[in-house]
Amino acid sequence: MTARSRKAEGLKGGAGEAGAQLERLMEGAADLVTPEDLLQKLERSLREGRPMRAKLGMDPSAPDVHLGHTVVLRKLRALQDLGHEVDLVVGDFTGRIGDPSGLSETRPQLTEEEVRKNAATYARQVFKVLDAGRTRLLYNADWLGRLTFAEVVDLASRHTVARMLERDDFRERYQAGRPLGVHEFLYPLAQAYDSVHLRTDVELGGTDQTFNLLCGRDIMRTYGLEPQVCLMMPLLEGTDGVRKMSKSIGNYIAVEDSPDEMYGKTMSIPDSLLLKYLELLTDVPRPEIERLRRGMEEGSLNPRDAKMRLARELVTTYHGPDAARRAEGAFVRVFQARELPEDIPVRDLARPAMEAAALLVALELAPSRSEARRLVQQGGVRIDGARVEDPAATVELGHERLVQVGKRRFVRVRGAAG
RNA sequence: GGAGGGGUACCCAAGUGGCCAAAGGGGGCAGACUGUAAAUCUGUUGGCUGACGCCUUCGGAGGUUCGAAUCCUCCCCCCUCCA
Repeated sequence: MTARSRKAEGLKGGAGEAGAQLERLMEGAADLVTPEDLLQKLERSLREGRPMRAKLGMDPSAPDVHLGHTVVLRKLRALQDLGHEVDLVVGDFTGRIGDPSGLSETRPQLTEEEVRKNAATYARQVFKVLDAGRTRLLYNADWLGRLTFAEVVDLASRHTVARMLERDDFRERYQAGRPLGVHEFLYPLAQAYDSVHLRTDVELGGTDQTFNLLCGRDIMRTYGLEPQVCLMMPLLEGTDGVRKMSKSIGNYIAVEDSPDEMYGKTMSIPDSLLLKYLELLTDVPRPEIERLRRGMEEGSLNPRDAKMRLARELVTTYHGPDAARRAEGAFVRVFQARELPEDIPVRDLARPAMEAAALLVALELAPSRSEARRLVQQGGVRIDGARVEDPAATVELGHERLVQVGKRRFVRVRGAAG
């Protein structure tokens, strides 16, 4: 336990309602700068009956909200449940600069129309978690776009290059000799200016945003404002169990994934991630998570069953209990009992017969004939349950055939008669 | 402006005239096993071909050579040091 969090333990204890709120907000958080400041803001909020303003920035370029995002969103929801309000800032302006965090690449510049469209898509997904009645949806181009060059220079003068290079990502790239654009320095400053403009009380983000959030704190001070509190949430590893969940890597579970997909992807996370997912993504109470942990340690609980519980919770949250039950049934049927799923897509082909390899390509079960041939040679292809041995075998399509690739891709195909 | 280093397949990275469709790792896919699409192990991973083989690919465009990812010329991009 760090000195800071030890001190926070003390703060939580004796401060009544504000202390209780502080405790609730720190649950699961990776870091909080600083607990003292937050407690003070909470006390004042309660005293004056005025909600705090919490801020979250959103990148407008990738409109799929995934479970990694919901770690922070759920914390914002907790703030709302405690009576506070949320400013959701669509980074339509900062998005054009390009966030250098992590695996950065130059982001495509979006048109006004695309930004609004993406934001609407975002809103639809985000409000599965957030309380729309306590949320403002804002676009930072509305104020950043109006700054004059002189004002931008003034903003930039409030921070030094040395301090910019304190940021791990910048320093590492600089030292490793990888490109580092001057404009990238403006990203944290722009995000900080959002906080100045909105008089933000608390800014949330993943731990990868630590530098940006703290930068906001510093910059607010230089404008003579009360500095924001920074609440960092842990990053959630994706389904590969190693890298942070991200759309571009493809290791993500989206809140709009179908129930079957969401359930299946959840079952594919490594066992080692199970408890973290339960903690950060569900409302399963702490003591129960603790019980599950002990059960698995003692061997009395199969991790698979705990994971099924997690999958059920997640699907229930985003699709409801009926969908969760159906998804679980489908999963058990296909992967545990090795039976067929209920809904198998049907494709019609205007051919009476086809070579196996060509058939797989026609059904989009393989991207090329070479790949199709490999699949067959590796024993990954079944037709009507029987393994196909020869890629060149002829498949009669006079009656409906069931084509299976691997364990989980099924297509029923109907050809032309005769 | 000067000097030097670098751009290789989905990603990282080796390769400096033929044995290179290109080592190794990651990721993906498939198989075995299982407790799940976990873990582990095995195979596979440019396209066309039954196969021999052929075609396209190593920042871009030309050139040398029987033969080029490898050599030469020009161009584009990145980095370092100096100014």
